[in-house]
Amino acid sequence: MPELPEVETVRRDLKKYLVGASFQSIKIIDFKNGAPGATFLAKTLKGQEIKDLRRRGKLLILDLSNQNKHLLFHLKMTGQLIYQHSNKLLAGGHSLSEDSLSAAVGGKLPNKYTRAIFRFNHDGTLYFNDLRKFGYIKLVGSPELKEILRNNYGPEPMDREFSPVYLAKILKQRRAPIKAVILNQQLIAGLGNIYADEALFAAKIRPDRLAESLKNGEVLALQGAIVNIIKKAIKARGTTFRNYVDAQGKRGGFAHYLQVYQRQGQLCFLCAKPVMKIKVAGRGTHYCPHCQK
DNA sequence: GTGTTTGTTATCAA
DNA sequence: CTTGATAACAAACA
Repeated sequence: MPELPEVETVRRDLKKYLVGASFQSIKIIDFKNGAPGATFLAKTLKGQEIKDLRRRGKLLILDLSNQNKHLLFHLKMTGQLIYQHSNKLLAGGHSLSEDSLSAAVGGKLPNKYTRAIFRFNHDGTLYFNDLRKFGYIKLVGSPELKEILRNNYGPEPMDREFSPVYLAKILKQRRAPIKAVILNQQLIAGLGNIYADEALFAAKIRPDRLAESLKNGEVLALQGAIVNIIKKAIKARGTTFRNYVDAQGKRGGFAHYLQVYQRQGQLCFLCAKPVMKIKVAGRGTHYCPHCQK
């Protein structure tokens, strides 16, 4: 599941390959959600240079040389953006091992899940794969982008604005489960199911506690835990549980550090009691009943 | 066939 | 207006 650390990893990778590159051709293969007309997209993008790549929450933003235009990518659950240069997947200068390739759904590119192919003037190709077709590609003008960012995204965990005071403020008098609150992108941008569960474990807070019930010390612990987990996960290049791979088709390394996510029935690393799984906010939720109060 | 997987939005209720 | 709960979407897998 691409959450903030996964999208950030892809952004950093693609930035190395794509800044300064110009679109040469665009092929839209099979889209259900929000893909602009293939002809229109191809016509608008052709010849446009990529000036910069940004990220807000889980949204990837490509700034184009037409200062008014931005190309947005959302990977949702199973989206992948994989970059290939001269028929070789780039992996820090080396070609990919079999093991890395196996993580790219279907192996070779393009594959049956490839929904769009972007070719660039410098002989590079960007593949947008999406098994479940939740993801989208969207071309927007600057005013529309500003509106999208303003309306849908709270502070990033790494921002100064995401302080214990801010967290306390948004939790106050909220009767939703704490997990639902930290998953809400309008309140905190970037957390998804994996890092929400992991942050709550690190802060020793049960995911089904009502937000308003958190004590000051718990709010402080949770704020710190969220920042920590996100930083660590970016360093590890994200978590590959199912479909996520980076821009080179390689798996993320954070699965190794998971304490509760998908560990139901296994023993807690801290207290050696079994990790439980329940449903909170409509999502599979993993926690340790002994360590989390 | 059944249940489960999750990021986001739509819809409805209070 | 805000808040919260739930279903819906999509495709694959056990």
